[in-house]
Amino acid sequence: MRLSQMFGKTLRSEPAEAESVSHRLMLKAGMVYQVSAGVYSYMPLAWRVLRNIEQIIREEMDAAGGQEVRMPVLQPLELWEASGRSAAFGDTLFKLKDRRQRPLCLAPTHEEVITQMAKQHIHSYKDLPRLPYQIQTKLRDEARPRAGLMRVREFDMKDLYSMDLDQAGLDVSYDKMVQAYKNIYKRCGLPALAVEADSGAIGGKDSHEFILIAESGEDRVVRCQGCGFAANLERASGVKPPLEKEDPLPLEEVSTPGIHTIKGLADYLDVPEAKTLKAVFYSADGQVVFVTLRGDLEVNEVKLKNLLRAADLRLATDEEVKAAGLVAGSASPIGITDLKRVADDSIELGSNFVVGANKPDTHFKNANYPRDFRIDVMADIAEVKEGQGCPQCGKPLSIARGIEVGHVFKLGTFFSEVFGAYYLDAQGKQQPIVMGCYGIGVGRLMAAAMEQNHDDKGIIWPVPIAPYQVHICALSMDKPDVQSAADQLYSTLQGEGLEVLYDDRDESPGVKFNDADLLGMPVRLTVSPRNLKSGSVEFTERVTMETRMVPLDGVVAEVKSILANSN
RNA sequence: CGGGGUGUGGCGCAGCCUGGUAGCGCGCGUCGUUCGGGACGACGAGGCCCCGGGUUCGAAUCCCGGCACCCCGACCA
Repeated sequence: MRLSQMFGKTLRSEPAEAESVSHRLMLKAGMVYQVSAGVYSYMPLAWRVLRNIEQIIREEMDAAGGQEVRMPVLQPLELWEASGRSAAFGDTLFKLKDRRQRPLCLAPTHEEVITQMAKQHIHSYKDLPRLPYQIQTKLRDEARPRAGLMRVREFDMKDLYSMDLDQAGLDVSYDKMVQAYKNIYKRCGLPALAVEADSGAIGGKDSHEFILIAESGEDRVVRCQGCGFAANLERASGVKPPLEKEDPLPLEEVSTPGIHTIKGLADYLDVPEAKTLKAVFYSADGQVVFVTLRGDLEVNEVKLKNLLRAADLRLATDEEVKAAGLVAGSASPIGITDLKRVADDSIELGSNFVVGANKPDTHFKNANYPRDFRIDVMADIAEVKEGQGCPQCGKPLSIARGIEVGHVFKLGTFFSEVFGAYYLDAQGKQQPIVMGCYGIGVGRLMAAAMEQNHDDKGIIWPVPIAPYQVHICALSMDKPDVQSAADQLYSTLQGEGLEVLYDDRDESPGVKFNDADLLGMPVRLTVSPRNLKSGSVEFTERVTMETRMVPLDGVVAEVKSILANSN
């Protein structure tokens, strides 16, 4: 591609719009055009990268036994009502009506349809396993699109759906996919980490996310340096620091005027925060729930939501709290009987706690469970804190932000049972197909690759996904010898099957170098009067920015060897 | 959905408070000089000032109402 002919150009000034690195680089490089919040057009450079990533994914899926299919974006809403996911997705599902007023939706993913396809085409144990997959556009009306391509409303995604005889078969498919994903990330230059993930309301037993550790990430990951344990904060557990067990003392009422926070309470009574119990009120599907846990810990809402099997969980409003007869700031489980009471197991890791007295400006000292109060459900519902012990080896845990670049689930038989996708086993008995699903966002992968591979000058494309492998910088294009040498080099490299971006513009060297740095092709070849005097071109690797002179007749071999080694 | 912010040539911004013919830098076009890290000069093109209403002799500017986009949070298979 001659740069002088390319649709799209780079910007000199920093786009004000963009915050995250990948978003800024994409805009500055002229790779994307934003049509609306979370909706983008891809210019040629971005599209080439996306196609490269797609191809890598396709190759790995095929190698793992996948078979590519295509499914509709436009789907009848009733399909989603049948699975219950119209409600589960809520406003995230784009809904519309056709001319006959029939309700339709734009598919955010495709389990419903693929399961129906399975019902139609899989009848016997001999028809299993099957691993159909799709790479296509999905639509989600995200509450808040953000960070360029990181979270968008229209995006290309690969989803593979595994269909197996039984749990053991699912385990095999799952492991295959995990391996395929690792291959994909490696080829895209992404050191992604497999972490245990929350499987959501419908998910089955196992679920893993692949996370790229990055400051700009939306997710938080808990990691153990000792044994390698890693999990999404949403589902991670840590060893909560125990307190010394004391003999229970008698409950004692104390006046705490104007004290409404755990910190204030701990300071006022001169006890550690861990020696208090806090109360938090939630509304779970409209019901107020009383939640208590040790004062030094916070509620993990995902764990709580899963525990309560709630579709909708949020903090209760002041009105709801008041209506339930609770005294915010001085609440405790003592004497609460008409609400569902949930406690974190940390309330057993200690004794003689300070708790609210359920009347204003008053607390109790020396509260002990179960002597002084009852609860309905006790479980681990606390958020892991940095430094807590690893649940597997006890070493301290650390927390980092990360970008979710893939998610795999063992779905089980939820969808096959909803849609009646059964097969007959060897005994002639009807069995539900056991399913899994495995998603990876193509655009997010590109953005993640940029977050991971850049410097202050621009993008550093990993070789396998780079839009072009070679960037020819021709300085002084008006000099006939430069032009003919560069033209020649361009066609020679192309003749060798290499993808080449040729900066043939009449621009100053500074402009060309800066654009080359920004656009980030792995290999740069600088053709200039100076270099040509010695019959050479200057060879620069974008990753290291190391340069060396290479004779014209040795360029092809040099380029090929560098690209081969970087793969 | 809560909180904050911004809408003025392609990009980055000033002007608004205190109403009076819309400005700067970059980019873009032509010509000339330049040519190894975002060159220089001359001339030039390009703007429904987000939209609608109101106030006023007169609105980018003041008032009211919308909309869009960005950021934080909520949300997120």
